[in-house]
Amino acid sequence: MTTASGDHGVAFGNRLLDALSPADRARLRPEVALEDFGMKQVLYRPGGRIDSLYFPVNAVVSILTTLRDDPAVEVATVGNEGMVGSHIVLGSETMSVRELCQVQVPGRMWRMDSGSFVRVLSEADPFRDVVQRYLQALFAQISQQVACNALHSVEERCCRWLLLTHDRVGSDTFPITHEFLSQMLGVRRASVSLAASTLQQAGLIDYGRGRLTVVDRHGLEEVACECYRVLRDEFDRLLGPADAPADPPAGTA
Amino acid sequence: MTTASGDHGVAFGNRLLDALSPADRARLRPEVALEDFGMKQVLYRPGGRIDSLYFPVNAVVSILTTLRDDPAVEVATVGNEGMVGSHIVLGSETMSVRELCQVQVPGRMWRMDSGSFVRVLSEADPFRDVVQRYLQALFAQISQQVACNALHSVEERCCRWLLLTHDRVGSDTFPITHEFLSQMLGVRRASVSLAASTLQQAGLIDYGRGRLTVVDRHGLEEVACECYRVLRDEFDRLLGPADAPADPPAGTA
DNA sequence: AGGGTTCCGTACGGAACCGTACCAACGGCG
DNA sequence: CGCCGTTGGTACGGTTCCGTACGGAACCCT
Repeated sequence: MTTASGDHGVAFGNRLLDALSPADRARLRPEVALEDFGMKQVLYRPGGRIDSLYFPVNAVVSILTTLRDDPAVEVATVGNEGMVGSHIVLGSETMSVRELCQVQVPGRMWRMDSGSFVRVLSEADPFRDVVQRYLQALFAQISQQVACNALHSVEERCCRWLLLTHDRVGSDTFPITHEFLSQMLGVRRASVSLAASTLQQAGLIDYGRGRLTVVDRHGLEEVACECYRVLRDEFDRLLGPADAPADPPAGTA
Repeated sequence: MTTASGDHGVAFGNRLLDALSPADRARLRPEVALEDFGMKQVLYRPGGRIDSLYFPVNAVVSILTTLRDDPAVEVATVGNEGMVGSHIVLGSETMSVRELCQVQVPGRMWRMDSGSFVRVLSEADPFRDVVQRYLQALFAQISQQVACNALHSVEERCCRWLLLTHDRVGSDTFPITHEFLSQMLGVRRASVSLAASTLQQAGLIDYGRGRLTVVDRHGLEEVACECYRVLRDEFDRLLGPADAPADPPAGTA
């Protein structure tokens, strides 16, 4: 479930970039550089400048909302299906005053200078199209998160989170602590420990000391709330199925 | 409540449109029509086409996420500070599969054909600028809602909702039932009744049979979570300060 | 006026989750 | 090898909120 090969060797391993034609990808290639990112690395601070954009390959990034008294809560996650730094698309050079972007699962991302990004965006319509479709998907993700946090249990939300992350890291095992996950979900660490323990006893996951392994993916989907599938379907609709980049869906004239 | 400053008779009473220069507003005028909208009127169905966009004057619109089993939950509200139908800006002609737009407080809105909107957007840079800034604000609103639903009490969220609505309707009294508000917040009707009862006994609001009056605005702000002020500040930052819509001391009841 | 509908107050048991706290196990490091 | 920070298991009382339910009061329509 890693890269979408079958493409002529120039695939980026990022669904957004790989949705472009080979020719467009070739044009984009000199503008980006593959880099490694460590856990909890902060990409943008609240209100900070957006100097670079990032297209994850196997890293996962959280968009967080910071609050006065509580730790920050996750608003959306970005992985190999999208990009980090979308505010640039809306013409802003800075983050919102309360928003933060942080690496949550370490890995590789393509880095692109924001100046280059703006230039390419204005020159290449296909690129603008796919970026705008991704913004719609991001919108949908955050919207779903609103309802999910209001209505669904901690255990359901844990499953949703694990599944979305699993889709994005390209590996069954990835580093994550209960403490960190509890902050993402806006709940107690103990609540996550309890849910995780239940999932482990059910044979769905395995974990210990900051490393988690997805054992029974299908089982996780059974326990997760509907939000996971809704989001996956919406991403597939807007960016094409995970494995086949090819044809952009209808919706642009 | 419309912009009273030296703008002659061409102000729209919508902060987004009124952020344009008088000349730009004059050019926009023939493209829009002022219409009345009733409570609970559906503007777009999930996955439905976006034929028109709406710029509220004193109406308030909810963007909702629909779920399988539960009633829809409010993702964001749109009033005289913005517009409804933002997906058009991202190049989509339809809503997301799970999203719905519904009038929540009846009133007037400027309607604009989506074809005209796209044309004007491509012609006039100032218009595109202000629309993109509004999209950032909408983004910030939904993000804040994620954290709010995860961390704050029903009473705090009620206050936040009432304050945001109060800012937008230009009147201290507006129609709203406990049942409706409970669905927006994703909680029981009884929970809203309890919170509302507390607020009434504290002398902050007054209500009955679907009509609510804000009595002590400052008191409401005290009880509300920080989310209200965060959102108001973000809107002011992106769209410019509001022209004192909701602060006239001792209005009519 | 009468009947139906909408809107709201309230109640009760139970579930979920919180705040806090303490402790054990593991692993990195000197 | 022993120390110590990190990670996770668990417990307990308290609170919030849920699901459900009943009834009364205000409004609407005929």
